[in-house]
Amino acid sequence: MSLLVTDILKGALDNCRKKGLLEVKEIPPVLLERPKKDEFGDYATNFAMIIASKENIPPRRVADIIAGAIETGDIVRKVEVAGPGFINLFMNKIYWIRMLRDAVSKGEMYGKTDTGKGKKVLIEFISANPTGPLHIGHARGAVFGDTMANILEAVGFDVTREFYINDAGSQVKNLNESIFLKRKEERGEAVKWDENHYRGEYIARLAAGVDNIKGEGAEEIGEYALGEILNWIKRDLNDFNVRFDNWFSERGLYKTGKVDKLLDELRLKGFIEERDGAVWFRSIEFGDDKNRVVKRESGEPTYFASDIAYHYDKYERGFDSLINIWGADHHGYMPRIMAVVQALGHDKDSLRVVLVQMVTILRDGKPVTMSKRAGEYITLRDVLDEVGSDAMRFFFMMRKSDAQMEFDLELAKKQAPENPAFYVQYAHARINSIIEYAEEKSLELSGIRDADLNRLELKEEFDIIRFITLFPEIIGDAAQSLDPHRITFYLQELAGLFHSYYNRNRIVSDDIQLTKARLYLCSSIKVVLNNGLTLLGVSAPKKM
RNA sequence: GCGCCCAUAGCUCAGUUGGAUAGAGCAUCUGACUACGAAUCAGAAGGUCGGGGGUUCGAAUCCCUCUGGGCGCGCCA
Repeated sequence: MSLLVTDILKGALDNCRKKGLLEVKEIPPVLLERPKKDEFGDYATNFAMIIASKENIPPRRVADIIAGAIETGDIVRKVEVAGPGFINLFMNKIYWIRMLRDAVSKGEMYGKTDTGKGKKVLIEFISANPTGPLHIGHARGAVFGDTMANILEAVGFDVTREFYINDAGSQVKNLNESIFLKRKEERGEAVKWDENHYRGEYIARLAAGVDNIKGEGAEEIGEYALGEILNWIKRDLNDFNVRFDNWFSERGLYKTGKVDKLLDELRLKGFIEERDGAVWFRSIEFGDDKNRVVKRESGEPTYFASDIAYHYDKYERGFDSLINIWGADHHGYMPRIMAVVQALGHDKDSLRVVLVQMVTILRDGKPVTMSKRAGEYITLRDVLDEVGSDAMRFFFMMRKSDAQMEFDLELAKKQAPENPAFYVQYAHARINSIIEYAEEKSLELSGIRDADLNRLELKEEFDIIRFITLFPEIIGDAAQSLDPHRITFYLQELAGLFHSYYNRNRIVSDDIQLTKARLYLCSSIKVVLNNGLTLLGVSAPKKM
């Protein structure tokens, strides 16, 4: 809707050009800001300053000329030039009331746009080895990926969520061995564990289950264990409200011969070389600091080899925009995968890799230690059972992906205002309760659609409306910069505005018309809280 | 040694991609319920944006450098 405002500015600029007041060879994109301070208006733009620097005219003068060409009336109340050359627009009440009606009438659709134009996007996340339960680091990636996918869908992309199952390679072999060893150990035989083996308690669980399967060959046990673990993973994710459209098997790439096919293709393009008995991909040609092995001396392909085929397959399926979400410890892998993208003939911007940083779990204010060697790590399931999906998801979305985070178990569990997840959900429940109260109290209130919104006149009411109108922009920003945490912060602020408004003002009163208008405003807040929480995969409870 | 990420209030963190006087929450003090959910709100206090240079009308934001922390640097995944 702020498009309307950009149109006004563009129109003014056009006028200046026609009248010969400004030359303006090229119109810069009009970036609208929402100033924090009231004195700077409802919308502000700095584009007069941008033009000025290109045309060599003092910025204030350019701003004055453009400002003079902006028509005031129903929509724009006042135009001011301020500071070094900002153009500040002050909007009329009628404009805000229209925006408010727009939000409420759109309901669940409010905030959604079609800027993505149905473009196909593949978002790959978690992609854990199916050699054990998901841990807390996976949980952060899971929330990030799922939320990001929700956001991209909201702005009109055709999103596919994919889990790449690393069910080939040596890790799986290690898993099988671990189960074998565990069984031996339980029979009282002496066994020798090495650092490649998995030692978590779930190995015992798997070992115990082996008795129930047919055959005890390595293959049968491997199949059984992978299937079992994958089921755990799926169940955890389901309870965590994380959805996938596709589970893509690494082994499938070998079965269909795609890995060899791709290596041949790259060989034809001259990106493959043989050295020291191994086969290498010349990633160095695309800025990697060394070439990478795709086939070992033993003839076995590496993980990287199948990953090449995997990414080729993504493009082949018609996705021209790929997003990979990785744990930050994989950052060293990035140059080689970017090299693959380019070697396959794609623009390097077509793949965006988001590195999600590490998580430290705090209990009683102290970090919980994990020992990979002893197989001790905190699983997604542990935390899910302890704090619940809503708080867990909300907490993970309170940090930007590239910052390490601390996850405070006690805080997440607290049913109190210092728990931000609770605070936002509470605002939603509270509004719901007020609306119910009003409906019970008076039948006349049943329809708030025809409320006379001119009855809204408090500054804080219009602050809320302005903030509501920000929502679509926030989603757009989050989508563009792959920063889902912006939604979380926005919701906290909106909840705060509401709580404050509620405490200062009576919503339901004897003044029926005013009550209706205020309920209308509250319902808009409810719409946005609901839509925002839904994007985060967090419930918007009517009661708590 | 090389590379990536981080450093903002006592603590945990935002900061709309270079804008105007740097913001929240928690913790700490002081206040507010015989009316719609006090699971809430109002107020106070809290800062050399890690240090130092540079780029320009303008820097927490971009560049260089130093310091401190995390993570990588395999014919593992």
